[in-house]
Amino acid sequence: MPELPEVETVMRGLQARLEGRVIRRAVVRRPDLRWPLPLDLEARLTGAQVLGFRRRAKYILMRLASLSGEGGTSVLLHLGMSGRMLIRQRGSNAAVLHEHIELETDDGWLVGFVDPRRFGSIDLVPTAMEDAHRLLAGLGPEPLDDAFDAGVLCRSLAGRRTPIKAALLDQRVVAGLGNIYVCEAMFRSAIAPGRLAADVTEAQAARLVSEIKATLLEAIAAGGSSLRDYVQPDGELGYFQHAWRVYGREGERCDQCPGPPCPGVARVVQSGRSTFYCPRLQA
DNA sequence: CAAGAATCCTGTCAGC
DNA sequence: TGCTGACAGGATTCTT
Repeated sequence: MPELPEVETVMRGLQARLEGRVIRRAVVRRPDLRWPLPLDLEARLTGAQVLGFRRRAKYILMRLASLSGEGGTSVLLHLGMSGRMLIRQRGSNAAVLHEHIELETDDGWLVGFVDPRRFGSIDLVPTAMEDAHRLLAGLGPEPLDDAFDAGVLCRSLAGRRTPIKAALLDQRVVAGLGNIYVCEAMFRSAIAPGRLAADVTEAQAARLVSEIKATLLEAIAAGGSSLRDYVQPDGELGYFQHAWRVYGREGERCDQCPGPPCPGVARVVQSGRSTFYCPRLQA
């Protein structure tokens, strides 16, 4: 579920429910996520006012007001592979499996972090030093920023002997793409996933940049369209999965092949991850 | 140094 | 109906 568009959607949902609120209560049920939770997490959350949110790559940052006169603290959240936020009104108290953290707001809402595989993580960082956190410090450009353009991508790919697919998954090259959106953007750019990063031309890089941005924006729009449903316990986010053109479509015909019927979407494994692509269209 | 494999953990689904 | 193995939206750490 959680690549950049999903994280953006989750962040907006949290923003709508939490911004300006005070956390009345915080409960940690399991501290052993991807990394051990800060020992003082409950104490730091309890009584804190939520000032606002920001997303960086696939991380959500929740800024808390200072309690002490010192600088404020930010909560750094990553959803991992299976993490989601569950938002419901107080009173619907049925226990939720794998809900490792639960917050209660001063206006009676419960916000839970649910993550069966526990690849997610939560840490605290001084707000003034958010980007210096070890998990954020090495990240590449935000794909939706104007600063992410063909020149930047080209320079980043230069000399790399790894397939373009793997390079785009590398968060130091561009931050926030995951397996689905890399597959989709490469299909829309008609670039073969096995092509070496160093061999991607300036024109192809320009196409990639433009298709990455378009794909992400469309996905965010689709997630946003179902934002009100985001509180549902099934946790389903958005409708973009219905717009996947190659991901998860092995054997189906792609919608771009001209002339004779498409030979069918292929699946190969690259550095341990499935890649879906059209072998005729993508060169 | 760079590239690929192994790893963390649980759930689901296909096949027998 | 179990059981088994493959696989899953991530990213660090370990090997080559």
